[in-house]
Parts: sequence; structure tokens; C-alpha cells
Amino acid sequence: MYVKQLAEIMEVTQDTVRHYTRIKLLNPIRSQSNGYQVYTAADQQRLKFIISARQLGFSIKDIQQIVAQSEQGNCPCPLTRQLIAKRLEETERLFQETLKLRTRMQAAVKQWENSSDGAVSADICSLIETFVDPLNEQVSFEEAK
Amino acid sequence: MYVKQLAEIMEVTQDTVRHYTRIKLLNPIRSQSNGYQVYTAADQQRLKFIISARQLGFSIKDIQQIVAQSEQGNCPCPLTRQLIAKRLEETERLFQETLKLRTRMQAAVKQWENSSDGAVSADICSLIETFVDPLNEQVSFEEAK
DNA sequence: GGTTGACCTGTGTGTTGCACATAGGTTTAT
DNA sequence: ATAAACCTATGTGCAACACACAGGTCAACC
Repeated sequence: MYVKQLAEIMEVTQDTVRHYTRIKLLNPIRSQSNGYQVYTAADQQRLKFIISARQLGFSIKDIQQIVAQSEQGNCPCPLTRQLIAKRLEETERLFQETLKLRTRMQAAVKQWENSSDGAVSADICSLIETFVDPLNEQVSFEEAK
Repeated sequence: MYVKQLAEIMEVTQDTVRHYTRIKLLNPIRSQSNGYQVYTAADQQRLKFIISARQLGFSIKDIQQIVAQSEQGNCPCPLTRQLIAKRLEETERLFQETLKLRTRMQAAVKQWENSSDGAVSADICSLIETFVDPLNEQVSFEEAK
């Protein structure tokens, strides 16, 4: 089957399919008649795998590693466990950071609701200028000597 | 003052300062003697503003807009309120998505802890293949006819 | 048999906010 | 004089695609 059909079946864009093809995660064969990319059932299964892995937080490079392991006949499961642990840590960090950002933003919105716009002064935006980050306990001077 | 000093004072990298300079968010003057970028107190204040705004979740483009408003003599505060509302929505979405991703990942890790690696089969990775997303209520067929 | 419209091709560029590299000029100290 | 430490501009890389360009292919219709 051609790009369009595969993309529709798997509910991704054609660009995504082409992208995976470009980076050799999918390996369609060429139609001899017209040179089009022809995707087989194996490609479809591979794509399904990629989508699942992406939904689990694996990066494309992770997936390439896992696939490579598998193609060399090795069981990729230990690698998979190792990679997901790393990704989970990252996601945890992102989650915490996003949470803090959200809190900061909400605080700003609330504070700005009832504050006047302030005079057009030397400041750029009095709202932002006067906003004192209530979560800002950082300022680590690790580099300072 | 030169790049290095400003970067150190404001606790950002030199590359960051140069980046902002490249996109005209900072406008240092040129030393006549050697052609180096010379940053004034105004640049320092501007940089402080940029850092604050970034910490509040504004994008570089947002900041460029706000600065432009301000430079045209208009009060940027209404724009600021509007932009942060948009960013807050995005952050909320990101937060929810990250939360769901984390949950999926945790579920996978837990499920895989005690599961065997499975035979090296036609599958790529039996762990991922057999993982059924416990949160997967999506599948919206908006496009389906 | 020519034309339309829907499909396909590869390649290049844009996105975000910097980080890093290259190749070179300048200043300061030894 | 030369080495160390600073500066310059410009280009490229990152992640995972999305979008655009210029053009070839195919089925159907008039």
C-alpha cells in the first residue's frame, strides 16, 4: 500500500510516515512500475510499534536503538527497561517544572487582575517588572567564586 | 561592559546574551576602538526583563511584541495580560499531557518489573508490544467519514 | 487524446531557544 | 614575541515532525 493509505489506517499524517521512512525506521520497497514507496504488513506492524513506543515516552533514538537490538537478534527488553527509567526521570523533571511554571503563571494572572496598568515609564511592562516570583528560591551560586 | 561581564552578572551564558543580541532584543553599541559589543545599563535592564518574562512562560516572540508595544509608547499591559492567558492555557495542556505521560510510564515500569522478557520473536520488543495503554480513551474519529 | 484532479516523489526549509563550533581579530601579561 | 584569554560574525545542530516546492504518475472523463 502507498503512503496515504498507511497513514490513514494508522491515524498519523503522511509526513510522519515519510519522516520515519527518511530516517530508516520504516523500510518500504519500491514499486518497479512507478517508483512509489510500497509499505508492507511488516512496515505497518513496525509503525504500530513506533507509535506505541512514542506514546510511552520513548524518543526516536531510543526506538532506533531498540529496533537495532531486535534486528541483531538480541532481546531488547533489558535495554527497554533501562531507557524507560531514564525517560521517566526526565518526565518527572518536566512535570515538576511545568507544575512550578503553572503556579507562577497563575500567581501572576491573579496579581495582575486587579492591578492597574501603571504609567508608561522607563519600564517596559510594569506588570512584569513588578512581579516578584513567589517561588523563586533558586539563585544557586555554584559558579561564583 | 562586554558580553562576558553582562552574562556573569545576569547569570546566563554568553551565548544567550549573543542570541538576544542577534534577534535585536538587546541593542548594544559598538566600541569604536575594537568593534566589540558594548552593553549599557539599559541593556542590562532589558535583559533582566527578558529573563523575568521567560520565567513567567512568555516566548521570545511574546517578548518581542511587548517590547515593540512599549517602544511605540503604548502601554503593553493589556497585551501582556492577553499573552499570558494564552500561555497559561498551553501550560495547562502541557501539564495535563505530562501528567498522563507520567502515569502511563509508571504503569509500564510497574508492569514490566515482574514480566519476563519474552521470546525473541517476530515482535520487536514484547514488553512494548504487549503493553496496553490503560489511559487510552482517545481515538477520536473526527476525520472519519 | 488531452485534460483534470488526486495521488505520488525527493528535497529543502521552518519551528524553539539557545548551545556549540569555526576561523579569525584584540588585548593583556609574561 | 608569544601565549592566554578575551572578543567578533556566521553557520550548524538539536527533536520530531509540518509545510512548501517542483515535478512525475495515474485513473477517469469528454
